[in-house]
Amino acid sequence: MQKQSDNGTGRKTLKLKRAGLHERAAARMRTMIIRGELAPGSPTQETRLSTALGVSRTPLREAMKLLAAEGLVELRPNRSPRITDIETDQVSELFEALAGIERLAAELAAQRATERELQRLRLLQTRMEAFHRDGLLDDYFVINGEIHGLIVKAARNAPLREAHETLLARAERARYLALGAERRWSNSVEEHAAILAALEIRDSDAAGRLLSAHVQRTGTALWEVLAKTKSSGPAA
Amino acid sequence: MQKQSDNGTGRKTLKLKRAGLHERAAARMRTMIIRGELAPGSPTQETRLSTALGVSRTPLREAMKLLAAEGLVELRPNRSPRITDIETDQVSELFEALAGIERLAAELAAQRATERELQRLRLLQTRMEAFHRDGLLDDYFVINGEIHGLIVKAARNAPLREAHETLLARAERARYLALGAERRWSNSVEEHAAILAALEIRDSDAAGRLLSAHVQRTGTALWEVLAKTKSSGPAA
DNA sequence: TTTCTGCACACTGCATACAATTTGTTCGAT
DNA sequence: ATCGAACAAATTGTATGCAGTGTGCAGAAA
Repeated sequence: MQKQSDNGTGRKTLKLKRAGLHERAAARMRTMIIRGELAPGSPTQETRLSTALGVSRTPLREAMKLLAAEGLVELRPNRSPRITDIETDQVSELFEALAGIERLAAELAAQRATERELQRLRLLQTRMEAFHRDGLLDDYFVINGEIHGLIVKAARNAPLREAHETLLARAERARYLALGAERRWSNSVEEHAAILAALEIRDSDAAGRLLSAHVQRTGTALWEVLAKTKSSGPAA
Repeated sequence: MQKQSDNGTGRKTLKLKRAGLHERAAARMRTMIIRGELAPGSPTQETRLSTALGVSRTPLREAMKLLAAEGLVELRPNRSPRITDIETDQVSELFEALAGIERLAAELAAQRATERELQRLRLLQTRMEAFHRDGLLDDYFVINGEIHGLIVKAARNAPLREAHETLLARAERARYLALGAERRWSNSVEEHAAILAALEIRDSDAAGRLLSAHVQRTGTALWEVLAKTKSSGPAA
């Protein structure tokens, strides 16, 4: 998801081969946190992590600052940075905020999207529908993310885009927790189609409303799954 | 503005006396950048700044990461971090995004604000009107910021609040550039009154629309001032 | 005189060493 | 036996030193 787009901070880092050691460390940790490989609340010692990642403490600390800004870790004075744990109510807040941002993005995109971008959106929509028919979860997810990202990009608003990226990192994390729980594929695909239609006729209001509702629904769906898994079993 | 609220990253740092050296450095630089004491585009050398602030390079570098996440500086590989310069079009983008965020905040606040918060909003409104009558610019600004902050806080959404803080730091900077240029005091006060009224009757839509428009207008007003000062004189 | 190439300097990036603060433990007192 | 205080071990915060990389200047060739 961030391998070719950017590093989550809003700055483009297409080739992260020569991207500074701390950025690579941050990227590694980001994916590790999102994938749940680092347990929430685990006392991440600097020395341990630095040796594990093969870097020194200095770049690791800098990477921590990055991740802290994204809300993935929480640093306290003279204490090990804690991996931010996913509270179910925070998830609902997160998607609520995300919905607001994407609403504005859709409204702006409806006015500013180029024909080329609309064309690409149509292509992505077709592909997503294909993946949906074939039941390919991962590919569906990738396309879905691309669509949302493209809409935000089409809004032509850098600060909005950065805010979106930041929140998205956290949302992606929650989404990973509830992996395979997206039972509302069909609904989601239909909603995307409606959004695309609104964008094509340049209807700002409709596009914003539809996308906002779409994100909200995704959030509540995730929330339900998380609430269930939390009550039934802590999932090993 | 951040002396008792927070450090701009969304995390509360009420007493910054014992807040880690890099955070203090970041706070210092933040205010310096906002106040324009550090020229945009100036090549901020690490050694020079570190000696100037009386700290070592390590915490300074960490502070830079913080500021970079807030969009106040822009770091390139193996190059001095550049102070982000304020492009007029970026200002319009900034307030556009800010308007979107505050719109959602107002909508949520209309539903969730406690009586206590509404009461405080009324108090602040009265005070602001008083300052407006007496022509006290600085006090007006402080109250104005408090009102907007309180509305966002009343939305009860942490991620939204953080995003708001981040964008606000940059906006505050632009606002400082156009200092004393707020000729639309009267309008602004009236708009605030209308927003408060909408919140009191719990009208989400109206509150959101009004606040969004209010922020947008502030942005365009600033944009006009900046465009003028940029064309006439580069301001020393 | 102009341009291209090579060298030297300066600055950033990283690692390591040192200082300060916190935490766990043990000993003593009540 | 339990609570408290002081000490010790560990861990974070900070400083400095070293290496890699980019920049600017100077000199030589066209």
